[in-house]
Amino acid sequence: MATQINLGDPRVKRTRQLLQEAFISLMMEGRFRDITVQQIADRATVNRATFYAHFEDKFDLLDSAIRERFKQELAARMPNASVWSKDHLRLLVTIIFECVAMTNHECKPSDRDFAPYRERAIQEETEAILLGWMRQPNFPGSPEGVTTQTLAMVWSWAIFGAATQWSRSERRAEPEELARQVTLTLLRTVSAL
Amino acid sequence: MATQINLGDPRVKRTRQLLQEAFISLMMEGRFRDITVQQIADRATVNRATFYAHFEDKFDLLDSAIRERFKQELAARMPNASVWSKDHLRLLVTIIFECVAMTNHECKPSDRDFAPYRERAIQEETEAILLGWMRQPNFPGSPEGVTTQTLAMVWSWAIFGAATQWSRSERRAEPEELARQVTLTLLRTVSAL
DNA sequence: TGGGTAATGTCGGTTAGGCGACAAAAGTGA
DNA sequence: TCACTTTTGTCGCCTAACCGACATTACCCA
Repeated sequence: MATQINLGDPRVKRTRQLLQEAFISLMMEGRFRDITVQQIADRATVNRATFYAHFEDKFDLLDSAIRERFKQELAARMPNASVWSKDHLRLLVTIIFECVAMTNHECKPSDRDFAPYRERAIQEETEAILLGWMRQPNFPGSPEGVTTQTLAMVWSWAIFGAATQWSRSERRAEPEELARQVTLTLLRTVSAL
Repeated sequence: MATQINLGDPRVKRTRQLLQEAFISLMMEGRFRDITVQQIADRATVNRATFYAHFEDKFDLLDSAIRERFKQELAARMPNASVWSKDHLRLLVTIIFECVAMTNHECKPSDRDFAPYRERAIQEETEAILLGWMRQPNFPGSPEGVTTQTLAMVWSWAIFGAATQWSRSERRAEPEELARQVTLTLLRTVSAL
């Protein structure tokens, strides 16, 4: 990340996407800790130095790749994501469960202590989406003395945390069922319609 | 094709491949004559000017894309293509039939008179492969007074021409059957084992 | 037929990517 | 522990890709 880079430049978009795809592809085959920057660059048909022009290290790329994949999944399965509804909330929770589970695949043995919470990118994205929903007029009112920002933060962490914990458990239930329960729980924090 | 370009440069390889893939993808959807350079460049995430740095026009790209796809098909289905055998010849003929038929798909109404023989790229590749086979010791001898070069030329055109004509016919037989017959015919031009 | 529109090629100036080399850090094994 | 190897970041020079603009050519339909 030496010099500033113009994210609008088509070359930049393409390079970042190639790196993300290469990384995901490698994650399918092996463990995160075994993947080298050289491998990622090779598969992306990009020079290793170029990698460092876009990402701090492979952890940084992990963040970015997860966030991007989450966005894509969201765009594909929730076309009008900006509109609030209970069904949308449940679908959002389901998607998060699935995405977190996917990235935890073969990545469980806590890479270097801090890695486990790297998927926090998803939490940040979720918070932004929730904020958009909560600003809409038909959204139920927050509890007295609780700001929209706070509520979004609480919800996003609740969902993300549940997803993380669930993904680490051995025998896990279907994501849809757990998503339903989590959604019901969240809705109880706001005034009934 | 303004300045000469280094084919070894990874950026060049990638760009050319992106353009070829974009082109094939567009060919799946519509007719050749309706495809614009701008469309190809857009789908390849490449600038239109960059297109012209690599190819004369879309006909040039067509040549290159066909040649490349043919090579790939060959590499995938005939691992040791450099070794001569009757079975290899029959397989080669079959692949040519399929490739020519594929590129003629939705391209029949002879685009601008000369387009029909643009697939000649395949003929050129075929000739090179045949030459390699004919130089091997276990290849049957050419007829008296006929050079290897000539034989390779005759064979390659025979195969390619048959494939072209066959691909234009309405009700066509299975490629395997016709390939068998063409192969048998070709083999009669050389002295029996 | 003629005029508007779209596609085609081409040209300099700018920016990102490729490359080789380097030191530093991390991993490996005797 | 200490060499040896691999991987990691970083730097400067060069090349290819991007961009906007332009003249040219093809196309369409009034």
